Amino acid sequence: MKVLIVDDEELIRNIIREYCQNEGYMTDEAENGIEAIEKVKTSDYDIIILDLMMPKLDGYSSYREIKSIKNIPTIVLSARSEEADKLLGFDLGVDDYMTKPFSPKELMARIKAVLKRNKKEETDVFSYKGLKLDKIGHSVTINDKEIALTPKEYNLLLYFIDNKNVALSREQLLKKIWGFDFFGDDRTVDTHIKMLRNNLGEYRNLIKTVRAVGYKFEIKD
Amino acid sequence: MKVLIVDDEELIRNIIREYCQNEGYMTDEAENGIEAIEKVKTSDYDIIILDLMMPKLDGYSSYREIKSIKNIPTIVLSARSEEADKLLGFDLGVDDYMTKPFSPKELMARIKAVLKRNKKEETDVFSYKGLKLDKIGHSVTINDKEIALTPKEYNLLLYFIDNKNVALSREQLLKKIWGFDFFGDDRTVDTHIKMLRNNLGEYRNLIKTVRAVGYKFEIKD
DNA sequence: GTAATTTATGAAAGTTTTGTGAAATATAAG
DNA sequence: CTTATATTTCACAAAACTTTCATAAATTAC
Repeated sequence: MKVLIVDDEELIRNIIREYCQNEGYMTDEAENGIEAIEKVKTSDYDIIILDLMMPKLDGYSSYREIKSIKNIPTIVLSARSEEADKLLGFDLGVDDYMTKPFSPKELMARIKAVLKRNKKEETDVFSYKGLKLDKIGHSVTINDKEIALTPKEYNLLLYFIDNKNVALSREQLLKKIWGFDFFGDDRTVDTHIKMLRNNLGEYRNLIKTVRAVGYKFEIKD
Repeated sequence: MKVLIVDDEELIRNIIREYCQNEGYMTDEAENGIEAIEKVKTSDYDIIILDLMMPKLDGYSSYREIKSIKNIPTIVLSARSEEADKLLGFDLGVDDYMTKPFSPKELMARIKAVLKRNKKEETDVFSYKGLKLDKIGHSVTINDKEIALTPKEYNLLLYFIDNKNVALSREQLLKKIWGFDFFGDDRTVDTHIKMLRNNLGEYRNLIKTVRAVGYKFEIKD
């Protein structure tokens, strides 16, 4: 779990960082909106704690910008308890809203709650850059365009995703995807790999060949 | 949208009711946990606003009981701002937590946010372009012209609509629409799909076949 | 550098799954 | 009881998918 803490006050950042690290989360920090946007572009976060009142670029503008880059759950902090802000915040799709001064313990509880809510989605849909696999809808999209996979190709990709970065032998793949009662040729796997690669287009090289062993779905986190 | 307001103070209930009705929500009220549980058993609600401090049966016990009956999104209200309560609340899976005195506007914003997260097509009339299904009137229209569906076809479509973008297996469909006691052929589903598609005319391709699995009602949001 | 081994690929043959029309059966309405 | 309507089964056609296989390309071993 990686948390991005965005606040211009160092004191606040320190407190949040402390509590987060206590919880076992990784943390990263930004002092203002511009910096936050940069960080989001280059790293992956599971949640963002975003202060509204910041120099350079205010919270809501930052929020909108970040949303357009990556859809990361966000909890907004605000010094002003103006209701208008809260309403606007929720309207924009903020996941939770707290006013300063806040209780760090409550913040942690809300972080956990937000992560819990979003966890289900994450397990139901695999996503890596423009490649998405929706387990519920049984569909795969590349840059939001659905690609047509045959059942075997889909199952193959699904198994790869559930076993990313693991070298899988042809026997293993046959046993798991074709079933223990398949008595055909090993090389059948090769053909399906070929077709899956073709369908994956720009992502074809996520499937690495492991010579003398089999194949591997490689994702560098 | 139907909201169940559970609080022992009439004044509070009145305020929340006012705001909810302003928002166009239906409301129902309970004075204590016991009453709330009864109401949940007999009616369907989209969200529950639950006070913690109540006579007869306290909020958390009520919450647990209600959860075990139906899984309804819940926002907890509390007079005490004890942190322990909040932590416990989120641990139990409460959707949001507010302390009294609260701002009614913020409560409404949080209600909306919770409902948005739990967005179920709980509307009485489904509508997508020229295709409409009226759950109350049990009718389906295409471009305002009613189409005649048989009961099975209607139930099939209704189930698809309530499970849009979900790949459904024939077994699942048989179990849910035909009932667990149907022992006929899988392929019966195919025939009904065929007839439903024919009746859907220009919307026939909303029903996608998911090879080796079953069917899917696909609506691109 | 050459031979041996392993993987990639294209095309054809074979298999499975789904679409469909029609008949048989069941259910509801008059 | 008769008729109309709805549901189920089934067989065959059509479409989609899988497997095999021969050959090319790549990699490793000697």
